[in-house]
Amino acid sequence: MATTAPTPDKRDRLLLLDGHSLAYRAFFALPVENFSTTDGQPTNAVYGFTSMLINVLRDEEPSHIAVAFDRSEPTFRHEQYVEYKAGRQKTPDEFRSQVSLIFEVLDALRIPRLSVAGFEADDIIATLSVQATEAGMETLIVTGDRDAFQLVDEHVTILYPVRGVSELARMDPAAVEAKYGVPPERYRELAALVGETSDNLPGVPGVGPKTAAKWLTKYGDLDGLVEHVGEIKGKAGDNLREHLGQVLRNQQINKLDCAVGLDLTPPQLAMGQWDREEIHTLFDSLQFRVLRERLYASLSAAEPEADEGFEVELEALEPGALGAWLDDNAGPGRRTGVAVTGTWGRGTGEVTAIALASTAPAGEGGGTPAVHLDPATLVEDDERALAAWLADPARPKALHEAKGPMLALAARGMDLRGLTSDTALAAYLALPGQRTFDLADLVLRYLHRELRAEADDSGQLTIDGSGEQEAAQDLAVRARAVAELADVLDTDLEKRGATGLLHDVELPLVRVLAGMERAGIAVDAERLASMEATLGGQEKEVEQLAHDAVGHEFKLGSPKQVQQVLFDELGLPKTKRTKTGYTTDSEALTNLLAKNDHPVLEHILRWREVSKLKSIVASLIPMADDAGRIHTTFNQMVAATGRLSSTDPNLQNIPIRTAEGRQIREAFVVGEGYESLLTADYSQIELRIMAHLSEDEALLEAFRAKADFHTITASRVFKLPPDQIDSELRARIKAMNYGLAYGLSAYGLSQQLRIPPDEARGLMEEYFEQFGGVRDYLQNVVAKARHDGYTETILGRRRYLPDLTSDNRQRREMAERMALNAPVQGSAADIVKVASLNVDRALREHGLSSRMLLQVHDELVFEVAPGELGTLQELIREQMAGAYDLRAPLEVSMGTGQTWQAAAH
DNA sequence: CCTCTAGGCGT
DNA sequence: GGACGCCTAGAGGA
Repeated sequence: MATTAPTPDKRDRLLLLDGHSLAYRAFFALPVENFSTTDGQPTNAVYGFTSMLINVLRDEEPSHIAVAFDRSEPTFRHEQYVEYKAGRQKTPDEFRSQVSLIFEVLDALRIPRLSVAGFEADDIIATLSVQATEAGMETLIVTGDRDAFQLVDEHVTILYPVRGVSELARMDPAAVEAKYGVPPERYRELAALVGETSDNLPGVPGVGPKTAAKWLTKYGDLDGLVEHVGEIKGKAGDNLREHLGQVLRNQQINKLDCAVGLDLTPPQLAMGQWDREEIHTLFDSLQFRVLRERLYASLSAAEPEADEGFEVELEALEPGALGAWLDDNAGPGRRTGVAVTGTWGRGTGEVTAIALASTAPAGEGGGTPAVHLDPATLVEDDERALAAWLADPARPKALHEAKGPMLALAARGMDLRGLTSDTALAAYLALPGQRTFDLADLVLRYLHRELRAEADDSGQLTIDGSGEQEAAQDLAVRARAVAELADVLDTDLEKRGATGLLHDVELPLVRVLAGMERAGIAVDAERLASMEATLGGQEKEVEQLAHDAVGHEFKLGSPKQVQQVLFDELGLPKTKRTKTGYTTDSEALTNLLAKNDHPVLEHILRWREVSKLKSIVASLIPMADDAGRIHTTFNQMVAATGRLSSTDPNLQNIPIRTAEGRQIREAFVVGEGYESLLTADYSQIELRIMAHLSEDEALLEAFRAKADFHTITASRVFKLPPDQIDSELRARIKAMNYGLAYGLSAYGLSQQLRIPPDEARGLMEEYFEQFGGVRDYLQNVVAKARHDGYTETILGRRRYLPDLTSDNRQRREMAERMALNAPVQGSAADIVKVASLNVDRALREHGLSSRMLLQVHDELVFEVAPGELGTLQELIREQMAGAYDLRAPLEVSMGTGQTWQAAAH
């Protein structure tokens, strides 16, 4: 459907939507509580509308499209009848704020939206449908307004939403007649008799669709009925005679105007090419993940944005010929794209196939040579050649998400070196807010091409009909696409000033992370098992106590049932609202407990603690491999600030705050062949970064003092000697210190410290009196981000924050807090990454067998090889403290022990 | 079956 | 009404 034929042919299909009526339907069909962004913008109407739109685009495949909207000005109908639509409820604010979002969606999809002063959307639709019929087009109208049924004929069909937004009834002439007992051209007359409450058009009392249809059928049409109005018997007949004027007026008013003056004619409404980038950004901001996927799934094939694929010439190599092929085709002068299939995770993996392809040589437009290999079937010479090539740092390579393949290759003893791009990582640095970096998506976005093979001139794909050949071709295409994408992303990153970050930090880190994942950390399985049993027993006991306290069973894990028990049955005071009710979180329950010591509160709180711990322990048990080690997966591209995350299992949130929680850390132990575990963490790294970035002399001085930082800052704020700072005063300033980097408000501080907001405000003022540089910095960082569109870390990692200029206060303030936090959290992430790289390098240079196992944001965990403790400590301290030269120098504290807990310090 | 929500763990 | 993550159980829609 890429081109618009100059004269529309019979298959041209125009889709017309009534924007307001559909959005309004969606607004009432979908609960606003379940459809709003995390910053509070309601999206139920946009969501429902967009969802209907996507479905109908998918199912009906229109060639032409437009969406009509009502205007707020009065229409010609108001002139005819001043009471028209009177008594309607004012549209809710929550609805109105969504109309402009619907406009944004339509604009991004390049769908024309039409509105004309003095006319309703239905009139525009009527006009276009008549014109479309004249132009020989078929018309589909999606509207929730029944008045449009008068337009139905053999060329015009209405899709009318029934039951919410997921189902559309197809109203063709037969369907209208079946439903209302009159053909579509009589529908208006029927509606005039019956009336339309929502338009404030009363009909004949006591006359519903059945009676109206009976009359119209009997007398042919409304004129016929009027002619014979004297013959109608009974109460209904009396009413009809009495309200006849009204009926005729209704019939005038509900007539749609088919001659509205419009700038565009149906043939000009051809479906346009939409911009993936724009859809990405918009759907991200609306948090429409699923809809975006659905849109792509249903439309990408029809989407003419990219009709070019990739040409590759897959070469069939004789056994033993790989080495020569690699010498000829795979570097060192040119970067090779590598695509791998297989499975990986939990620190290992298996390769099932590898494809190699580079970009086309300059001046040659054709396909590039590519190979497809199954490592399991390679002859010995080829396997050796492949291993040597993969391990050769002088042969530059690009992969998309290299860590998995790296693990899988390592499992067959193959080392992967010479990575000069990972296209997913590069895209992450360019677009750090994105959660997924699908290769096909990036190829479309950056190369404007489809991730598929291009048929050669003869029109034949080199496919022998077997799926195997096709899979090989696909993989080769991926390799080729990765090579090309890497080049484009290199240029993009250069513009963004992120080249160094990619090459010096993120790319080398892939290997280090893979190493940590491969190593894993040993656990004491028996200990975990006995903890699970104990905690399971306690969980049951506490559950019983809770049930006894209220006199019946209920699911303690169900917030809904807990709410019912606390607020409905026990009548406890209501807490803060959530989307679906009242919160039962531990803070709220603790507050309730202080006012009303109903025993069930205590049991619920206790049950939550115990069941949380039990579920953590239970989830760890099956994670251990045969050697008793747990291998997490580090994700390098999910956190918008640059941090790593850990999954499967997450080893970055193992409990530490409570004594019971810390027992779980006792189950993480030193592995066989090693002497102990060592943890090394940065002291107050975020505050030091804050001091560095703000260059606040007083804050820097507090760090130089080497005494307790919070006490020193408190002593300044309260103008008391340090020895007079009690724990209460220290706690206040500690909260203040840490809150700074999160965009803490006076209100937030007052909540946290449980002091009145005025007092919190006073505290902040006193603080900034002493540390004015911090205040200036914080104001500056937001202003600069607003101007530039992004924030930056010490290594130039950007975070883009378009919402800083949003008109929506909530979104803007959220973006401001992100702007405050991102440079601090992100710079800390930069430093820990550099430290991990430097420690790793130093370990190898010193020939140590000790190894790094985990990274927990500001902490590194090591396994110490026998006899290496002293050297290791020295090396770690030097590399970590020296990772970056801050104005408030980095400090490292370390501890060792047989367990993770014992290694705490 | 999948997706969302509430709640809770970490830095 | 304080940033960034991940995971689980329950609940509910397709």
